[in-house]
Formats: sequence, C-alpha cells, structure tokens
Amino acid sequence: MAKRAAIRGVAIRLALDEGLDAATVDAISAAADISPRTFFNYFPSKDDVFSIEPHQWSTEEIIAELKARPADEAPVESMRAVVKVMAEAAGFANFAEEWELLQELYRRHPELFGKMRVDKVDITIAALVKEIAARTGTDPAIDLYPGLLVNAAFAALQTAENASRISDRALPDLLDNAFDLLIRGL
Amino acid sequence: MAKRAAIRGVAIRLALDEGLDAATVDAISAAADISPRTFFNYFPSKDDVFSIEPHQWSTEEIIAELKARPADEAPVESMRAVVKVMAEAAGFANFAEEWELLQELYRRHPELFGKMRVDKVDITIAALVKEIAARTGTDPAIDLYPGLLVNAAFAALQTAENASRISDRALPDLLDNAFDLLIRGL
DNA sequence: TGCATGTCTTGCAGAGTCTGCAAACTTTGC
DNA sequence: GCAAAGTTTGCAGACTCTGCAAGACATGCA
Repeated sequence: MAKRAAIRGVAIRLALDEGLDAATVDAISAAADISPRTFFNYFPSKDDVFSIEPHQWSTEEIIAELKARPADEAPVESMRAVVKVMAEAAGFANFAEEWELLQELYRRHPELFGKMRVDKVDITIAALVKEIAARTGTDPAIDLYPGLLVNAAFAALQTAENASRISDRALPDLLDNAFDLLIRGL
Repeated sequence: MAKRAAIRGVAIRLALDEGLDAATVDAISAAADISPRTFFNYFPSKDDVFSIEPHQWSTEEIIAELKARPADEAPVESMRAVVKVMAEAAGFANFAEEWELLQELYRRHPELFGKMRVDKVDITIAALVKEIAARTGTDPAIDLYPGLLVNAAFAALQTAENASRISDRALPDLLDNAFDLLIRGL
C-alpha cells in the first residue's frame, strides 16, 4: 500500500501549505492525481488521512497475547506485556517520513485529535477487561480491579507515548517506568 | 434549554423505533416539529444528539478547582477531589428520563461511543498535567508522574462510571475505591 | 499473439451533513 | 401599542460519502 502513504503525504503537505480547510477531498485527490472516488477506496473517511493510526493491532491478536501469558502471572505484569506488544505495533514508525509534518499539523489543529477513530480502542478495552476478569475469577460488574487495571494500562501507554514523542526516549523504557509507578502506587 | 432535551428525546426514540439509519436530521426535525435548520441551532453536529455529554464542566472550572486545593496536599488526593467534581457534573443526571433509552441505543450501536466528542477531554488533560507539574515542580516532558497521574485519574473516572451504570452503585463511592486502588498500587 | 481473469480506477447519481445569510416570526419590556 | 432582542426558518451551496456499473490495466496461460 505505498499509494496509501503517498496520498497521505500529499494530503498532509496540502493541509500544511494551504490550510486544513482547503484540504478537501477534491483538492487532495487533484494533488495526488487520483479521482475523488479513488480517495475513498484508500481511506474510509477523510479524517483517516490525518489520523496517526496508533492501532496496527487487532483485538483478536491482543487477546491472544494476553491468553498466552502464564496463568499464574500477576495480572498487572500480563498487562505490561500486552501493552508492550501494542506499543511496538503502534506505529509512529509507519509514518517515518511524514511524521514531522503530521506533528506540525496536529500542533496547528489540535481538534484533529478528537477526530481520530477510537472505536477499536473501546472494543479492545472491553475485551481485555473481560479476559482479565476471567483470569482473576472476578466479576467486572462488581470488582473494579479488572476495569481499572486495563484502563490504567492504556493511560500508561498514552503517557509513555507522549513522553517518547516529546523527549525522544525509548518507548519500552518509559512504559516500564509508567508501569512501575502504577504498581508501586501513585 | 428544555427544547434541546425534547429534541434529543425525539431523536433517541426515533433511532430506537426506526433504526439509526432512518434517524436523519430531516426525520428527527420532522418528528420534533422544527425545521432541519433549527436542529443545527441546538446541536452543532448530528452526533451530538446521541452523545452522553459527559463534560458539563469547562477546562477553566476544573483547573480552578485544582488550584483551589491546598498546596501541601498530595497530588493524587487533589486529583481525587477534582475528578469527583467532574463526576458530579458528569451528567447522567441530566438525562434522567431518556437515560434508559439511550443506554439501549448504545447497546445496539456501540459505534456511537466512537462518535462522542472527546476534544475537550484532551485539552483538559493537557491543562491538568501542566498544572500538576507546576505544583510538584517537575517537568512533564521528563517526569512521567504528572501525565500518568492525570491519565490514571481519568481511567478511574471511566471505570467507576461504567461500574456505576452497570451496577447502580453510587459513583462517588466507586471513585473512592478506584482511587484507593491506584494509590495502593495495582 | 490472443484470450480470460482478476484488480484498480473512475464517473455518475444521489443521500446526507452542515454553514452563512437574510427574511419572517415571537417574545419581552416599556 | 411599539421597539428591541431573540428565535426560527428557507434557501443556496459546499462538502463527505456510498453503490453501481463501466472502463482501464495487469497477469497468466494456451
């Protein structure tokens, strides 16, 4: 899918040069030498072209990852491992070339954050909560622990990703630090 | 804004009766006896009519709340207090009548979760992180603690809200439980 | 080469969301 | 009763997105 990346590159540059408003599907398509119809063959919605797509994983993979952890491992350590897998797949790497530009675009238009598709994250969280609850033999409707653990793990991921982006430190290390803080207690 | 609530009520019922696809702005407006143009006077976007609007607070209020906490209080306790204020304002209460219906709609169309406006939350989180960092005299670009604390606090809010919705327990109590877990360590 | 197959791209028509503007209508206070 | 202020509406138009069917292109094989 090199073309997908190419279209995205054109789109980001256009938005940066002419303003986000000017970057309509028509304009992007013209600049990328494709028809507007084709644009939608590559991106299900316009917002997706400016999305960082942090989710290169599928819920199934992630759940499988969790299930593969030893049964007697502490749940928080299992989540640490799972989140690390997500972090690896969570690809700023996939943007290499455009990453700087996209970052600038986000700086100018913070509202783009809000347009990122988050559906999948919610679904994954729900599935993880269910699985953690099964592992610990608790009812997630009664016990807060599974829900809190999973949500806090995502909070750690988010925090570590931010820090990694800003300060250029290695994501896995930061994730470990964040998890250590969570385990020790805030 | 009783009319706003009335429009929302009509919209939810329509989506439940005829399906989400059938609940176009035109259809909703017709059912609510207003013009489509008027619909947009009450809701900036169609998605908003099906949004639970968990954010009845403004970032300014929340920051003021944090600043009002004693300077020598542990940051995590300050956040606990702040999140409690958000929880109070976070109005399922505002939906009283339609709440059951909306819940059913969300059950049938989980994708609606993804359409909720989350812009404001991100902005609030960023502001809170900055303020916590200032209070603790740390640089949020280096130290993970402020970011993790704030994100984890929102995780606690989310978890407690979910649990409260499912099990009908009091939100403030659940929030306290969640915070206790975070403080003690996962 | 010629044909068959499958994939990628495109045009078109149409539904739906959302905005700006100005006119019409209501409400309110005096 | 009237003026000011606020609300509602129609209209025109830009934009996103979808389904469908036709066309272009590539691939492999006889």
